[in-house]
Amino acid sequence: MVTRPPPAATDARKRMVRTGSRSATAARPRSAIRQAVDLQAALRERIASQEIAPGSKLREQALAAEYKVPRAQVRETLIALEQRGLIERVPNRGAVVVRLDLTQVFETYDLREVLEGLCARLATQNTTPASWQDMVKLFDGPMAQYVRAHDYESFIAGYGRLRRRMIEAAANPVLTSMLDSIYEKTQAIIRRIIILPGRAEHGLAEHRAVIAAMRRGDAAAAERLRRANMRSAKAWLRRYQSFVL
Amino acid sequence: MVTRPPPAATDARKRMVRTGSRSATAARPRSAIRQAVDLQAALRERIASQEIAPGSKLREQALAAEYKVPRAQVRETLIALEQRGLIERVPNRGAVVVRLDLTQVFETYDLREVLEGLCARLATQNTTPASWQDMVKLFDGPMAQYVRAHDYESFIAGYGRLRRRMIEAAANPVLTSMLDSIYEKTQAIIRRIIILPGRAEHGLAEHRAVIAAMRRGDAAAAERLRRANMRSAKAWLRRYQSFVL
DNA sequence: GTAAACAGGATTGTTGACATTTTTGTTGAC
DNA sequence: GTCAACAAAAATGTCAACAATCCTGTTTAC
Repeated sequence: MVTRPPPAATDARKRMVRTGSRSATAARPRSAIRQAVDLQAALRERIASQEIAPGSKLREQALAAEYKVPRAQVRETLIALEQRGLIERVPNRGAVVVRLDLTQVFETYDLREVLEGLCARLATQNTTPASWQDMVKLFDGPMAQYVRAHDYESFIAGYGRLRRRMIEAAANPVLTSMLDSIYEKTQAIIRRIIILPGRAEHGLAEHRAVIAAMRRGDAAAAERLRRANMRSAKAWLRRYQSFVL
Repeated sequence: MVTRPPPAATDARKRMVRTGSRSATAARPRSAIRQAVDLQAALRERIASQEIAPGSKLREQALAAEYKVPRAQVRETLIALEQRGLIERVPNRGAVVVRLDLTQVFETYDLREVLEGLCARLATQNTTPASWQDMVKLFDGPMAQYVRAHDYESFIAGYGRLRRRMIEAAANPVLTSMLDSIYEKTQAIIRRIIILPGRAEHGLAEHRAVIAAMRRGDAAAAERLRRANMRSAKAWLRRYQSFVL
């Protein structure tokens, strides 16, 4: 039924694993699995951006036709997305993009608080303080401009850069996966929070404090400040909840 | 391709969702999906307990024959387990139970620290202080006995009771899912840490401190103490790493 | 006029056969 | 005796047809 494990040293020459980011060089396998990975990434992107709205039904045949993949692959992708918590599948009724109610959004923010905090701490520990200098400049200059000009699109883009840099620096694959999964579900709400009265200004100040902590290599402070940032975002959401949801 | 979402009020009469815990009454659908859920639970259990050792290959046909389910269902289960991080699937080579190296174990402990800490905080906030009285008694009496008697099996069982109670009280589904996923991967290592010299005694004292904080309704202290507990477990692991792995 | 009953259509679930890839065991040359 | 090449077996990946279920619009009874 199951085979005993091999001598345990074999992992060294590990093959490209499915979930791993495929290297640009390994373009060989035309295998449909590659397409399945792409399909999953595409759907995650479209769901996160709300191009596919919460509550929408995902039809297997339609997706198969659109992406020109067999229905079985669509099925596998939907199973994966269900495990990620992005969709719900009900027997014989198909898959639906999850719709978060207010309670679930707050629950998610509790998780984001501790996970983003850990991410800030690890990022600080794994890098040199000097490597954050470009972020100091970005948030002192352009980002402050964006806030003053109410250019929220650019502000969000800059925030995304900081966030991705921190995740990359944290270098913890499981953490990365969890943060991505959460982010995909709440990206739409995050965008709506940023435009709340005074939120962008306040958020900018908090981000600068986090960056300053990383810039001086203070991992504990970076974690604490990042957590405070998440809590304050949650407070803004609570105050304006009737406008956001 | 995707349908627009319905008027959004329809969620009230939500059907039994696949991943949700099935109620005992709803025994109607003999549907194979029920079996698939059971199969996933069974495999998770067997992998966590290391009845199926890390590095083992999981063969679709063999599992299908053993559990008397079609191969397609085994396939779906394996996809779900891959998403959970319990197995790795390599194209054309099948599924293998993940083998954690030392680095990954430490990474996992960083995650456990913040997630179990959050769990302790939420559990404290969601319950009355008095509801933890039975845990106070359990850890003052029997658990102390188990440590003195080196009855590690009972000690682990008691720890599991506390842990499950806290997760249940936290009442955050996504947190629950993340903690379960981590626990399944590291259960074997947790068991090996507890028997390290002095670990059970030290752990017992830390658990009692966490429980005392919950018993007096101090959520912040509960989180801080639970995090300290995880860090100390990690320190023990670091000190004795050559014996554990 | 309302509501239950009933088809028709559409969608998901299931099954088995087939193609492709990897693995294993054997043979042969050096 | 070791290693390389080759062939057979086994496992995974792929696909299309069939079955079961659910939704929708219409009809019919009261």
